[in-house]
Parts: sequence; C-alpha cells; structure tokens
Amino acid sequence: MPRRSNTFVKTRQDHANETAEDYVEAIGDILETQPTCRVKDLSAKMGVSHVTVTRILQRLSAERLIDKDPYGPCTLTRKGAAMAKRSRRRHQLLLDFLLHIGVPPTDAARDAEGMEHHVSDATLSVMRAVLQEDSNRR
Amino acid sequence: MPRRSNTFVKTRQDHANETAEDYVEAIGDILETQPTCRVKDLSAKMGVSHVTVTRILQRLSAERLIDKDPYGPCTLTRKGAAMAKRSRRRHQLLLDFLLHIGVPPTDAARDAEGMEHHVSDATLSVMRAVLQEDSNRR
DNA sequence: ACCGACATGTAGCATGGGCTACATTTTAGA
DNA sequence: TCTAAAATGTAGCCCATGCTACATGTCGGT
Ligand SMILES: [Mn+2]
Ligand SMILES: [Mn+2]
Ligand SMILES: [Mn+2]
Ligand SMILES: [Mn+2]
Repeated sequence: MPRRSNTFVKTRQDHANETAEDYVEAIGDILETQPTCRVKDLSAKMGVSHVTVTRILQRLSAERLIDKDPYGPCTLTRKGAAMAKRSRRRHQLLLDFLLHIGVPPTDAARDAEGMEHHVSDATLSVMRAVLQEDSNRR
Repeated sequence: MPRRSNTFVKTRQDHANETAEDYVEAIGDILETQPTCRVKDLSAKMGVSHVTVTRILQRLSAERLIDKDPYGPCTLTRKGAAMAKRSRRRHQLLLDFLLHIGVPPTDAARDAEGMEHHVSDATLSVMRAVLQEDSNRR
C-alpha cells in the first residue's frame, strides 16, 4: 500500500507509472493505424533513440504489459490493453475539458500529455460533469 | 533553445524543472512561517531523506537559486525568489480553479502538486478568466 | 569546558531514462 | 542466393533522484 499523504511523495509515485502509461497508450495508438508496432515506430513517436525504447520495452515485458520477442514487433497483453484503455480515456477526457474551457488546441495537446498522469478520478469526474452539463445546456 | 514539437519530449523537459520549482517554492513557504530554512525542514516537507535534500540543495546553489553554507540554513537568491513566486502563483491559481469547479480539497491539493508543472500560460489564462467571470456573475 | 544528541555531510549503491558506438540479425533487391 | 541496408540489441557512459551506513560538525545543558 503506498502512503501518499504527502503530496510531493504522491507526485513522485505518479511519475513512476508515467512511462508505462505513455508507452502502452502509444502502442495502442500505433496498432490502430498499422498491423504491427515496432521499436522504430515507438522511437519516432516518443522522440527518443531506439536504445531507450528497447530498454523500456524490456521492462514493460517483465511487467507483463506487452509481449515481445527479440527482433519482433510488440503487442499488448490483456493487462497492457487495459492500462492503455484507461490511459487513453483519461487523456481524452482531460483534453476535451481543456478544449471546452477554451484552451487553444496546440497548448491543450501539450498540457494534457503531462497533466494526465496527475489527475485523480475525483477531478476527472468533475470534468466529465462539466462537459455533460454544458452540452445539455445548449 | 529547446525543441518541443513532440509532446512527450516537452513533458520530459518539464520534469527537469520540476524539482527546482518545488524546492524553491517549499523554501519560500518555510521562510514565511519561520526565520530559517534548514535541511531537516525540507526533508520533512518533501518526504525524502536529508541526503537527498543536501544533494538537491547543492544543485540549486550551483544554479544560483539559493544561497547556502555548509551546516547552515538556506535562503533564496533573487533568481530563486522569482522562480518561487512564479511557481506559487501558478500552483495557487491551478488549485483555486480545481476547487472552483468542485474538486474536493484533498484531491485538488494532490492533483495540483503534480499538474502545476505541466500547465501552460495559455491554460492558466483561461483558468484565470473562468474564475473572474464566475466571481463577477454572482 | 565538555559531551552527547542532533543536524549535516559523504561514500557508495540502486533504479530509471537519456545517449553514442558498435555488434548482430533481418530483410529486400540485384 | 548474396549481400548491403535497415532494424534491433548490447556495452558502457551520463545525470537525476532515491536510499542506508557511516563520518563529521554544531550546540545546548550540566
Ligand atoms: Mn497519454
Ligand atoms: Mn503523457
Ligand atoms: Mn507547487
Ligand atoms: Mn509540484
């Protein structure tokens, strides 16, 4: 059980999940537009070297979030797909909210990428409510 | 000049500033409630060992954000005070916004601590506008 | 003035995420 | 089918942020 009464400690714990969340989400995105997801695809998408991707994929594989053979493409496990789905929903909801209140799309996209990992379910619920309320209003 | 067209790269760059922002802000907070800020105060506030604090303070000192002598307390330089002020304003505005839309205080406090480092000026402006508009409305 | 408690510093280790340089495997074209 | 280019993996480095264990400095009470 993580103790997280201290907000700084909580933020550092969130950072630990951040890479995994972004990568499984990215893998999911890639697999929607093409049949396989390879190291070079992720390297391009994340803006890092193939070496960094390889090491991170090894960790994701050890954590049973992805399946991957040497020199092969990678796929999401059940667990990985579940994390990707959750991450994507949260990312999208946050992005929709920022756009809704009037943040320019380019800024909203950048902000959402970093903020998403620190938004609690409580805040997401409120954002969802605001979006729904205002869509009913018109 | 940082290239930040890639949102993932942008987020990683934001993380680099995060520690400095949190520490100068924390030092500023502490110096408002007591005459000096010592390693043990920061260790308690950030939830890390005194060793971690010492090393980070060495870096902040090298970056001219704080003044500190061995075994002495630390103070903010002009530069550090400016960063602290900016960080605190941003933190407070984000927190106010979250509370305004109805996020429970405990969640809002935790979320703001992590989100603050990824909120652009564009988004902050929008949040400020929402707060002002709704305060006029009543 | 001394000494013990407390604060701070240092040594050394771990993990994670960057990188370049080099090795190996795959794959596609001639 | 060979072979060169592309993709991937490995070695080994950097830096940041954690930690424990141990060393040293500071300071207050007797
Ligand atoms: Mn995302
Ligand atoms: Mn992200
Ligand atoms: Mn803050
Ligand atoms: Mn923070």
